[in-house]
Amino acid sequence: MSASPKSGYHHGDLRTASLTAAMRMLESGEPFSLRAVSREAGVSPTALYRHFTDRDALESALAAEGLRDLFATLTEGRDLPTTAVDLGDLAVGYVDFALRRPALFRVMFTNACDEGNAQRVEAAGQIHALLEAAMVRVFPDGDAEALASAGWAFAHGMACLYVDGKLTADSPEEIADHVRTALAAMLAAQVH
Amino acid sequence: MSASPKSGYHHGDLRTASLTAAMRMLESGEPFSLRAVSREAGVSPTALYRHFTDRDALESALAAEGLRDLFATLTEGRDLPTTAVDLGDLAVGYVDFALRRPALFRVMFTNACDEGNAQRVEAAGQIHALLEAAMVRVFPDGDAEALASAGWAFAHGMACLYVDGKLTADSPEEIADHVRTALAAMLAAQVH
DNA sequence: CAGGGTATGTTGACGTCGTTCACATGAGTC
DNA sequence: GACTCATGTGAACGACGTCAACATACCCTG
Repeated sequence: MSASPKSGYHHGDLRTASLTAAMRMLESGEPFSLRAVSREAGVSPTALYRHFTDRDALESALAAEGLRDLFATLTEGRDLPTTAVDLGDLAVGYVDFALRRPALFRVMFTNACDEGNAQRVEAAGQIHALLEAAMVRVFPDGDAEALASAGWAFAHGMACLYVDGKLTADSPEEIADHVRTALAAMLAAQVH
Repeated sequence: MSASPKSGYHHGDLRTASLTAAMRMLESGEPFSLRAVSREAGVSPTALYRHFTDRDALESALAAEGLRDLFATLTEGRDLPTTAVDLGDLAVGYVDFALRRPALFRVMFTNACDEGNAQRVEAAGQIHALLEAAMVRVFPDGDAEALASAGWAFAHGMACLYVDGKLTADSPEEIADHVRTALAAMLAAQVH
């Protein structure tokens, strides 16, 4: 369990080394593969199977870490939203995260949710819970669950459409503006 | 240019045969690969390169077809929305499409938009335009572009979250209900 | 109707990938 | 000091995307 590669044979902490390497590759846009991760960890390809049953298991672990990161990004240095403007900031934070780490974002959301990874399911649940708590504060009279889902869908949809190039803009500021404007327009829409 | 495989050598219309085969595999949940498509078309793997420069090019063509299909699903047998309830139907239609053809939906949206495929870009643009026209009718006083983006983001986010298992429900009806409820809650939310 | 050019399809090969199986190593325990 | 079990290695398999060289047959021109 020591963390140093003394012998050259046993790595020391291959599991976290794999995750670190994989995360780095995901964030630097390099193509991601089990073998590439093993190469970067200085280890044979099959060594990873001692720590992850599958490629999917590795991805699941990365996804869980990413979801926790996203949650942290949305909460750190920020109080729970109390106004619609705060909600806009939250959505912008969400979209920003996706655009800053698109490959990770895809891993977090794009493959069918593996129920086997409890940490991952819980991390996703925390995000929904955060949204719900926010909505309760901003709209105390509304249906909290419905509002939380709607808010998540809005932010997530914006993130996906921008990450996948279905919506485009020239600068991050323009994107942030667009997100805020769109949310405000929807909240202000008057049904007649 | 004949469409029948007379000789056994030249296929006749391999391009559309490939697309048909690929679409079928995508919809029946089979793993999708160039080689599998060529097998199903009864042709050698490299034959496809006469009609698509790339695996990506094949996917782009499928995506374009899927986007046109989605557009058709959202317009056929349905007038342009005039009420918030109609908007709910539109969103439900969008999410339904994604859940009925998840693999196709992923191909349509999940890979970076290939600018090389003009048809694809245009098909995506049509969907945005449809949303915008709908929003103008339902909310004549609102910012049409912002509302269109917000609506698209909402529907797309819901679709992604359900397709990827981040939101779950027991039945399609429950999902439709949830989509409608969430949209209504957001539109009804009163900023104070 | 002959012949040649071109669109279309085939064969074989390369490098990469995920994964399995048999084996090697070495850290910690009696 | 020997045993054991977690951890790492190596060679191999089949599938994949793609390329280069070659084969076929449709179509147009003369």
